[in-house]
Amino acid sequence: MTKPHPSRNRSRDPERTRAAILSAARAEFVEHGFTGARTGIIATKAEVPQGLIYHYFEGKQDLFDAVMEEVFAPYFDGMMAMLSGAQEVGPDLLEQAIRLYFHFLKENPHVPRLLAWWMANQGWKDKPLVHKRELGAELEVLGAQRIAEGQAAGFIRPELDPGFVVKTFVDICLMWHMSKGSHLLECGLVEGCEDRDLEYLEHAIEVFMRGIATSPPSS
Amino acid sequence: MTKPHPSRNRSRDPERTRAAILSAARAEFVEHGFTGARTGIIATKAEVPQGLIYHYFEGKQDLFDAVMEEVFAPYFDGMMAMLSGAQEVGPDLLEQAIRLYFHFLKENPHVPRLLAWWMANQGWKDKPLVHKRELGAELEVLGAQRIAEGQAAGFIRPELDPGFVVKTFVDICLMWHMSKGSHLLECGLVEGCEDRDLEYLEHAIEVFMRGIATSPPSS
Amino acid sequence: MTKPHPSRNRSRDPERTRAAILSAARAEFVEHGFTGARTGIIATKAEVPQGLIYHYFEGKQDLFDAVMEEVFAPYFDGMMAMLSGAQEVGPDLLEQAIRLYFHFLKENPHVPRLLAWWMANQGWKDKPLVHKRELGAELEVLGAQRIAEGQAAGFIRPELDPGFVVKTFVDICLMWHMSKGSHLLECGLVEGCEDRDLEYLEHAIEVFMRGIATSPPSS
Amino acid sequence: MTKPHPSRNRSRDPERTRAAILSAARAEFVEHGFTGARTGIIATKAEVPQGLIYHYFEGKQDLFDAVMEEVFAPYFDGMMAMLSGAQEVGPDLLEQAIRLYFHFLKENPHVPRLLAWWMANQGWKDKPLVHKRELGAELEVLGAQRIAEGQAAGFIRPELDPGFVVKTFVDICLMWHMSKGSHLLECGLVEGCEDRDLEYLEHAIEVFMRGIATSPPSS
DNA sequence: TATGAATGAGGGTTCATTCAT
DNA sequence: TATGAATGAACCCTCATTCAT
Repeated sequence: MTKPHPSRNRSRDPERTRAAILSAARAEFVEHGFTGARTGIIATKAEVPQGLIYHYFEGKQDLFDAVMEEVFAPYFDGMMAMLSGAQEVGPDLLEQAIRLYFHFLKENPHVPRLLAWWMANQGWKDKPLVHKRELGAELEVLGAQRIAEGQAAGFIRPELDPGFVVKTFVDICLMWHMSKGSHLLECGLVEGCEDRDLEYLEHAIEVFMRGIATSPPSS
Repeated sequence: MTKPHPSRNRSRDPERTRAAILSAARAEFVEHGFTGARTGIIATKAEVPQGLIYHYFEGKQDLFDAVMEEVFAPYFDGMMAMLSGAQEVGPDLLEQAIRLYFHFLKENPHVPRLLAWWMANQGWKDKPLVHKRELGAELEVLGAQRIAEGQAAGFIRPELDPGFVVKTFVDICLMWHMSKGSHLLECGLVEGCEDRDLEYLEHAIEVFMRGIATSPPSS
Repeated sequence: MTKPHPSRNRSRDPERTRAAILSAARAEFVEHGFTGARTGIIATKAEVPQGLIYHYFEGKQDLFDAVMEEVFAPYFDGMMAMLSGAQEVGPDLLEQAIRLYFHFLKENPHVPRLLAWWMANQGWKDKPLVHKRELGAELEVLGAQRIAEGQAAGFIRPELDPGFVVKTFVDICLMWHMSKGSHLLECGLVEGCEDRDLEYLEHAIEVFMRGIATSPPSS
Repeated sequence: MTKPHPSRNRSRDPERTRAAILSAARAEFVEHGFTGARTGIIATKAEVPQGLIYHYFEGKQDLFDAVMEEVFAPYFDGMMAMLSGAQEVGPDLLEQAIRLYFHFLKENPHVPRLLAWWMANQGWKDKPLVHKRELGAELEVLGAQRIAEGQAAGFIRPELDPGFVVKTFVDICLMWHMSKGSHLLECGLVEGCEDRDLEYLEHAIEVFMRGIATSPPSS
């Protein structure tokens, strides 16, 4: 009566399988957030049976955490490298940082998307964005430090709160990418040409750098 | 069939009931977003039987739309009034607009919360934020107009794209309130004192106004 | 706080109201059967508030019974009148009865429709079709009697069971109208011309009368 | 989330499970029709959790379709085989067909029951009775053809519409079994002895064959 | 490791019916 | 009588998760 094993495993490559699940999960979480994501759909997208997810991850939450980890590790690492790697602190460093950040978001669209979900869902309140490391805080400290150095060097007006400066520039870049596609304010969607991104970047740098500089650039 | 039941508190005040449901729904949507919100919990919070929700609203989606309408109507109305009401265009108008907007968000915390969910959920893509009116677009046009007037009057550097200027200032205010409570960047949470809000507002105005001004204020 | 009676009754004509409900109910039961019918829709169709139904009827079941009564009373009455009214029993009486029955069904399409629902739903098993009277049985007895008279008079073959004869002719007529519109066997739907009904009637009479006659009509 | 539960009898026999669901569904649909059937009761009868139904079927409708398919496939197949299989066309072929059909309905009581529901529910109007095949139409064509052959051979009166002849004989058999148990006309229920079925069959054949024959049998 | 059947707690929604006004 | 808000038990279906194979 008992049927002999009718099916065999296809890929038999744990590494690949895990990656497939993770990738499918990322897409699903990006699109629907944690609550809206369906493990069944993730399995389908990853072309694995539903149950297999639970061999690689402890559950939906764990899978989500893994996705966040995978997505934000390079984000934080890159930021750290960038901020800590520059030798000479000048106006250029900050400008470069902004550009780098902006382009990173542009090229990794899941980052702003997942951040948007993260921010919306205040349920996580006390959970750090990335599980293992407390890079968020570190990053900010480092960024603020660099700003402070800029202030000491006379490029940046000393009365500004370094933390605020960092937040302002991060927020402007982030918001541009997070609000893409939502009809919140239509700005930038009008023409539909991709260069709007870069145009906005230039605008933001213009305004922002001038806003924090000690003296207006002769430009 | 389905012999009904002994009743308890037939309150008999439709106006009140509807408001209770709407209010409970707002809280639930704010906390969990559309997908995560549970009609059962809304009913419990509103102290009505679950079925009654469907007497007042066509379904979860309709309820959500009603909440959005209710929340954003004053938002758009206030913005419009403010922007269109000012006679003389000077640097003060813009500054006042920023302050007004910032305080509105501060005093109506569901607005940034719901906006955060809205932005995260790109599924709505082609749905205007508020059902009946297309105020979002109107607002931006009006704001941009005012900026252009400022440029014509010589207060604002003419090479800036008015739409971008509006977006920058909106985003800075919005992001501050949206990111409250999420451990994204810890900025502003450190002390926990409420004045951080106002401090940041002053900072933002400082930087932003200087960034867009034609000549640096003598400060 | 308590609102003064904001609405007045419109029609204030109990007779009319009852009739409206009954009529709407009939349409709804015809279309969806007892289980599928919705009291809410009946109320809407009748343009009365939901609750009003319960002033006129005890509930859905009672309403259904009332509809059945109203629909089948003329059915049974007419049959009785026809069968009992004829004086002379000849082949014509039976043929006329068939014609009458067939046309009655044709002109009162809810009858076959409700009968179809009734037959499908064996849950009623022990409930007579019409509440108050036991006309079904009476009718058959009377019909069978007339057949027996016909047998005695030599028009109808004596070896036939009179009850069967009645049933056969009733069933043929009934089935024609009950199966209208269902793609069971497409017969009769082909041309779509209404005369198919009458053509079939002639066919049925032809076959049936010949089938029960003692000697084939010279035709 | 939703930590699952201790399990009991994981039976692990998909074939069997599917069959159990289908069988329970058939019983439920027979008894209450599509609208009146409850998936919960089906699950209970089949001794499976309610959710499992949706592993095998897409929904109630799909389940219903599967039941119809399963029930009517043999019906149509048998009819086709019978009608197409006979070599010599004589009066016997038709008589045999009637007997076969009648006995099929007698031994497969769900067929008339489901047909009754189907006929009652005109909502399906444009849906063929059985999903995949259009056998209904084919069947009638074939049946009509056979009748026409009988007319050509001189057994059946040529002025009769073959389609009508088929319908008449199908309807008589069907109606007998469909009306069983409903107190429409009490005929045949009086004695309660099972032979009434066969008695009626003989009656029907007698009347019907005589009614369509070219010349009355010498009997 | 892989597979997909099995599990049962809700999820949103409907509905007949009651009742205050 | 008339009105429509109120009630709560189902109903169909979904879903994260477990487990036999």
